[in-house]
Amino acid sequence: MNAKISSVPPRKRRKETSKRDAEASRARILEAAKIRFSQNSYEGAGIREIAGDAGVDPALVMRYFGSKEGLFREIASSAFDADDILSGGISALPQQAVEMLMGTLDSAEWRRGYDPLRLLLASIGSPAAGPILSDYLDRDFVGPIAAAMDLKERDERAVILAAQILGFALVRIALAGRKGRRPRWAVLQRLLTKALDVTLSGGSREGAL
Amino acid sequence: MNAKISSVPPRKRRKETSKRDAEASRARILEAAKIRFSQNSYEGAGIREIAGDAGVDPALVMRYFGSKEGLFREIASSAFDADDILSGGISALPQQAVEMLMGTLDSAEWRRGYDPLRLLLASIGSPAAGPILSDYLDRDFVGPIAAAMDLKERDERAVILAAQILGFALVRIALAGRKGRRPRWAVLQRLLTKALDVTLSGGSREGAL
DNA sequence: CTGCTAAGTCCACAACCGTTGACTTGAAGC
DNA sequence: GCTTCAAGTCAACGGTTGTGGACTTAGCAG
Repeated sequence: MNAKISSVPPRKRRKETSKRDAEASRARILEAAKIRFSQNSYEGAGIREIAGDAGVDPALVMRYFGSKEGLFREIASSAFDADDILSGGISALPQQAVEMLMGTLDSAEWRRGYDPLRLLLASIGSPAAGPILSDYLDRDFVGPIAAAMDLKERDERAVILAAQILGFALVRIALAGRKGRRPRWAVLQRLLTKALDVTLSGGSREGAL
Repeated sequence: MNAKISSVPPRKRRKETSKRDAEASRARILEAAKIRFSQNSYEGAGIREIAGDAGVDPALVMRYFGSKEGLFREIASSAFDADDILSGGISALPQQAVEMLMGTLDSAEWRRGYDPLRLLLASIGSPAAGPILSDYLDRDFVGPIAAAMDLKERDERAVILAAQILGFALVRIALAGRKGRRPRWAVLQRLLTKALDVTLSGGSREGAL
């Protein structure tokens, strides 16, 4: 195969040349695509647009990701992570979910224009991207939530929890530019936490049901 | 017989000729567009497709609705109707909302392929259609719900209620074609009703808070 | 230096998009 | 009959889309 054993790491030829760096270009394309897809939806975002943002040629996008769908699939595969709201245990899910929903607004990614929840909502209706998103949503979000519970009716509770979290992300987007006075976030936070709490633990022992 | 005052209604010249009926053509276009927009999203649905379904020429669509956006706006303006879940009074909202969410599955419109909630979710991320949908959602759904309440924090409660209802519609669509076993609808119905109930009346007097 | 390979660019194809203006057709008024 | 006007069709425009192949260029091995 090769000369002897000297070329054990043959894949670290150059790294900080900052020009002609395939890995860096790939990352820049991904970053630009995240923003465009989440803000303009799958069909609304174009390859040329994304390539322009990343500062590369559109053909390079095809080279690295095969197709527009391949590019989207790669982004979708890392968009959902239930660990964000499950790291504190299942009982802390309501507070962690609300914090995640509110906290993303201050994250660096959000300010750069990317929001994983918005990525889902923007393209869930697309015939091409919808099924992909459904898959990862089921595998990486609803599934782990259900698995983390030990109550009965786990699957159904996980579905309703996801509905509440995603629904809030939806109305936050839909009502972002409304004309009337905005609702108070602190109140929204309290109401949503309580609703999640009921879905998570209602019907057990201490519930009124 | 009639030569003088007979022509009082000059705008009912022909009606049941079934050919060359502008009103009927307009209605067929609207019906076809509802289905295409709700299933393929705003950008995913094409004028030619819609016109083909309606059995008319694409140019006729432009004649009647001015533009694709005009056609979509007309559909969106009648998509949301809070009366569906408010007709029984504010206290009956949870049950009526859940019935509406479940009942649409048996409606004739649903079987024909049209779902107002899906119309919203499919195109909320579109730069062109999103703002239109946000407007009508605010005016015809969230607004009336808030107006029907006499509790404090009406606006915020209405937002959370809408989030839960729309979120459920979202996961219903997203998880429609999942591989694993489907959640039991009766359980989902009970959990969602309870969550809506808490959002609607929690924090008043009888709540645990 | 000369090769060699990966990284990147250029150009164009074929399909589709929304939209428009000129044209045709059918029904009603005289 | 002829005229008139709305209803509807036809063909095409300019633009954009995703994608593929040919080409060029930069960096490293020999």
